[in-house]
Order: sequence, then C-alpha cells, then structure tokens
Amino acid sequence: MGRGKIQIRRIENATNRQVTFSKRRTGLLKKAHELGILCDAQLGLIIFSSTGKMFEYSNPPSGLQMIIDRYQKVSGTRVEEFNEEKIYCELTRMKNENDRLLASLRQLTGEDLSVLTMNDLHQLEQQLKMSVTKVRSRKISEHHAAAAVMEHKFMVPDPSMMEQITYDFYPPEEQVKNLLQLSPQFNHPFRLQPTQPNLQEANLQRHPLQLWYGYHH
Amino acid sequence: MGRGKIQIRRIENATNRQVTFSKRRTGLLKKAHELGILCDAQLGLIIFSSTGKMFEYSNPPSGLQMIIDRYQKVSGTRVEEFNEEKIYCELTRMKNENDRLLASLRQLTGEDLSVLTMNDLHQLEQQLKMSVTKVRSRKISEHHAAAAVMEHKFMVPDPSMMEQITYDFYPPEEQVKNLLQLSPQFNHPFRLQPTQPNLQEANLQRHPLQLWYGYHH
DNA sequence: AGCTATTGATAATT
DNA sequence: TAATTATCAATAGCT
Repeated sequence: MGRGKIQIRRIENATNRQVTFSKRRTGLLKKAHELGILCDAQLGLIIFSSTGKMFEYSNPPSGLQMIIDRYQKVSGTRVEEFNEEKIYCELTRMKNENDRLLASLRQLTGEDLSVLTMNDLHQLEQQLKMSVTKVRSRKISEHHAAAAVMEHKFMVPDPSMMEQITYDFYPPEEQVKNLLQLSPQFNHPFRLQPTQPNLQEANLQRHPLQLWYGYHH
Repeated sequence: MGRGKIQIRRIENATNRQVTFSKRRTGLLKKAHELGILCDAQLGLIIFSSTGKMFEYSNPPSGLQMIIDRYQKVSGTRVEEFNEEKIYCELTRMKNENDRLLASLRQLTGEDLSVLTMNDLHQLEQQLKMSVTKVRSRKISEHHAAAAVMEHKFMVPDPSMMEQITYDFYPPEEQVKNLLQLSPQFNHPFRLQPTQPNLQEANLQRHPLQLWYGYHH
C-alpha cells in the first residue's frame, strides 16, 4: 500500500519503525472509529509503542474502562494478581542477553579479550578480518551507488580512478581514532559509549529504576 | 474504498451493517496485527458488535488480559501499581538497549551495514583494524605467558623463533571459517547464533514469558 | 512533515 | 454467503 510491497515483519531501522508506527497507528485508530460508527459497535483499543508510550481509543459514549469491564465480565477470567515473578524472570533473562551481547561487543572491539583462549583469539581475528572485507565491499557498493547518482547512470569502473578510490578507502593512519570516542554528532549503533542517555524516552529517564547496573555508565 | 465513497455514519440497513461489520472487523484485526509486528508494539483490541457478540485481539506473546492490566496500571493512580509500571518501563528500556547492542554487533561482524554512511564505514573499518591489532597483541602476550609457564621462567624473545611464532599467529586460509557458525563446544560470548538457548538460566527457560519478540529467532 | 506511486481494503454487485 | 472487481483509501519510500 505504498511505493513498494513490504513484508510483515519487525522493521529493523528504528527511524522507519517509528515513522511507520505513527502512520499506521493513525490509520488503525481511524479504522476503529469508522467501524464503531458504521456498524454501531462498541470497541476499545490499547496500544503500547516499543518505547512504552500508550495510546488508546474507545468510541463514545462508553469509555475504555467500561469496555474493559464488559470484557472482564464476558471473559470471566480476571486475573486479580499480576504475576510479578514472571516479569522479573523476563527482566533477568533480558539482562543476561544484554550481558552476552555486551561481552561480544567488547571482544569485537578488542576492549576485553581476557576470557579468550589462544584458539578463540585466532578465530576472533579471522572474524574481524572477514568483517573488514565486508565493510570494504560495502564501501565499494556505496561508492558506485553514489557515483551512479551523481552521473545519473552507472559508471563503468575506470582504471585511472582506482588509485584515488583506493586512497579514499584507506585513510591515512593519522585519521585513525578510537571509534568509541567519536565526535558527538556521530551517533550510530556501534558507538558503545554515548555521551548522553537515550533521550527518546525522557519520561523513563526521569524514573531511572536501576534494577541492575554495570554497563549504564 | 469500494465501488463508491460512503459517508461515515451508522448503516441503517441491518444486513449491510452486518456484512460491513464482518469485513471491516477482519480488516481492522489485520491492521492491528501488522502494526504490532512491524513496529514491535503491544496492543489489545476489544470489539462488541451491535448484537452483543464479542471479538478480541492481542498480539502474542502477551495476552489481552496482560495488556489490560498494563493499561490499568498506567491509567490508574494507585501508588502500589506505580512500581509495576516502572518495571514495564525498565523492560522497555532494556529491550531498546538490546536492540542497540545487536545492531552494533551486526555492524562489527559486517552482517548488517545497511544504515551506515560512507564515513561511518570508514570509521568502522578503522575500528575493526584496531580490534585486530589488539587481538594480535593479546595473542603475543598469551604466547609469552604460556611459554613462561612451560619453561618456569619468562623467555627472552629469540629471533630464531619469530618465524614459527608468526606462523602460529596467522593460520592458513584453509582454517578460516565463519566464526558465527562455530563448533558446538565453542560457546564464547562473541558467538552470535548459539545452537541452543543459554542454559545458564534453565529455570527461567521453563517460564518463557515472552513480553516481546523479534530477534530471538 | 508533505508528496505520489503503488499496494491494500472494501462497497457494490453477482 | 461467498466471490468478484471497480474504486477509494492507506501508506512506503523520498524529499
């Protein structure tokens, strides 16, 4: 229903996900509203975004709470007591997942290699070399794509340009910096130590329930 | 959205109303489902037809009751329920942290470079080169430490050994494998796709309360 | 936030 | 009721 068909699966790009969420949420609320009006139905809708923000809809004259009450009566399985233990288990599981990911990152950045055996180090080095290969390959693709845009056509690689291109791909050693301490405007995911907390959820930051610690500064 | 435009007002013809209700209800549920998947949102929907029949939807893995509970916590003002909402926020925050870490990993492994600009790619490549340097440095330290243990003393580097050492540090290309698909016994943190779930928390695995999903397979 | 090319949903009809 | 299809509506990709 747009410029191209999409697969119904989680949108990985956070920006796209947010934009799509906003658009489709609006569309969904409109559809819900229309259904209630057209067919004289009573309906309630609750949405929690991935950032924890809540949206709700209910068609007048009944409020969402009234619809929920009606639902509770019909379903009759009101769980009075929320199982907090399950949430804590989920938090624990996610924290461990986080720890694993962080340990992986620190190995891939060479920040912490303490637990690795000699054989692990061998394999890690190979992994890194493979990554470099992929990055270089991607750079070449990007370069060609950019060139195509500039020239409004795809360029046939010109041998006379290769030296310059090669030079571009391998900046002088003077440009080598610790990528974990990049300039503030550089804020891509592989930056491990952001200078500020994630402000997308300022409301959450105001209540920093720190159940665990160790990698949030 | 059909053979003709319609006004959004109650459909007086009962048959038409019922048919439209059925069609639009299906469409609404589909839209809700898609929104949940695409944008990683948690949502619940309750519909009562004009004849009193109830329909509901909630996106897995959380049930409608759980979403209602969460709604009650947010909309309600009871203090004892405030802490639970903070836990939800913490879960959300941690999930986003997880997303960031995973994105970083995929960049460091070259698995997903799609969002990076040419400049980012430059910096990422430098980061990877630096990692390789650190890994090699670590390997040398390890080698010396091992040698010291073997000889019960620290060895002074012997120029005649350096060739052999160097060879050890750079295995033949035939040994280069995809480190993300290592043998089962290799279970170090930088392995991104374990063949089995982390069994360190077997007790938690028995209660897999999956509040969200999208990157656990 | 706006703009369209496209896909998706559905009102009318069979 | 279900299937078909001409139309309208929603929205994906871009700017």
